[in-house]
Amino acid sequence: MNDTSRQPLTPERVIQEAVDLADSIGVEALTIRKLADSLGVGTMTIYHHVPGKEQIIDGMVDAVFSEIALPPEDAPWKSALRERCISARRVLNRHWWAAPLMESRTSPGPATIMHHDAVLGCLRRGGMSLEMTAHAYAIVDSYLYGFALQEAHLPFHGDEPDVPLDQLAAAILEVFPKDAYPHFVEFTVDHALQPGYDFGASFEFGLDLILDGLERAME
Amino acid sequence: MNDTSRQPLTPERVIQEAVDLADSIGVEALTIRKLADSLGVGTMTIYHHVPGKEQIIDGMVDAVFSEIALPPEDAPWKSALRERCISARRVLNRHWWAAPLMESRTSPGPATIMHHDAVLGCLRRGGMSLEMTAHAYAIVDSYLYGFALQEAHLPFHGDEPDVPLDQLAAAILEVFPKDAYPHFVEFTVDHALQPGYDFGASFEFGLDLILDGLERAME
DNA sequence: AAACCTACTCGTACTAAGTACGATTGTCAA
DNA sequence: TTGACAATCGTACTTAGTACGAGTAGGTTT
Repeated sequence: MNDTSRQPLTPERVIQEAVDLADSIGVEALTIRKLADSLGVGTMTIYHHVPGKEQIIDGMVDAVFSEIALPPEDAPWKSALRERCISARRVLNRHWWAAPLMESRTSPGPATIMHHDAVLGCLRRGGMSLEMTAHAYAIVDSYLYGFALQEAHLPFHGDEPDVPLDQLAAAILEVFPKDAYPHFVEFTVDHALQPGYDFGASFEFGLDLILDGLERAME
Repeated sequence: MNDTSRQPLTPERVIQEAVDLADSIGVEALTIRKLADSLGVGTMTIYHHVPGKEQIIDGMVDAVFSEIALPPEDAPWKSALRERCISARRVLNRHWWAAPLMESRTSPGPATIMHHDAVLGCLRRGGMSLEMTAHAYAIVDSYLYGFALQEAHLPFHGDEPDVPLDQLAAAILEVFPKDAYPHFVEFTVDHALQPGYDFGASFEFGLDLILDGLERAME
């Protein structure tokens, strides 16, 4: 299963393999047995390196945080924050299972705290009051996680749709009659299922809208 | 457990009880056995009215959607959408377990589609192009679900903190040294743990910021 | 009235998953 | 050589979803 099976297991290798496995099958489907198989060890071996599944999840979330670029300290707050948000979206797309977990863990790891510290520092250095910082952070991260949450459940992930678009459109018209849900059908058939539609295109549009709004609110 | 035990079970009563139960213990902890107990019936009786747990969850999500006020058709898009968002937040606070599920179900129920149709109609009637509608809906709902997601995991839910604030502050200072995470500690101790701090206050601030930004983008 | 049907109920049991427990093994220091 | 300890894993217990089939009560047909 894993070519590094010979060197001894470590908590880090367990977490890393768990992240990789979740990337392909999701956290829901992640079981200790599958994880042990992937690592080429017996099921219970896992428990010698981590206390339990909850702690594995904690570690996975912290690993995801560690992949997100921190806002560069030497840039103005707006462009620095923008950069970290774009990085965060990329990371959350790669680890599509992570978005609902990022804010829900009660025992944050070091990378998580480091990340929050860096973002807060970025805003404070930018001249925001504590109150404004609270607003900005809450708003930006709500947007970020909410967007990632929606992207994680899009019907198609890569470039190619799983099902031909016109076929999907026909199926929708069948289940949801046009006269009962006119706007839903219009939007879906005439826009969202047209070739070239890209949900993700809204991300930077919305991000800039929010950052501009925050800047304006500071004056 | 339930005073309506005598009348026959229906899919609706199963779903409703599931929602109520999730409100108190969360979806994670919701099991078919507990649900059956709450309804005062044997475990397997549930399966005569719904096909399985997944369909119960589908029904629960649709029930939550049905509680959200639709944007009033006679109001301008901005205030109509604002009203719908504020209603949605209230509903998602009540059903704090729902936020991660709202966008993730693959078989939406009638209330869900109806809801989407109404919101899309609101934006279209407000004069937005299909493309702008897509942006607006993606951005507003990202914000909404992201905010609800964060609120769902706040350390204290009601008016009273579970633990005295100064005690919490002391604990944080102990675990996260001020010199390692200066901004995090400053923010937490000097602002978030001060009496009167209200995370939810950011919601309408951010909502208006986004709605204003969308309005500006339409010109 | 007797026979039957059918909707509803639920006891039993199978499977999958987290994990406690204890046995086994390999390595290294005294 | 001999403990001692760390790492491994087989076995088994618990909890959860749910398949299966056996009641049971009320109404319907002959």
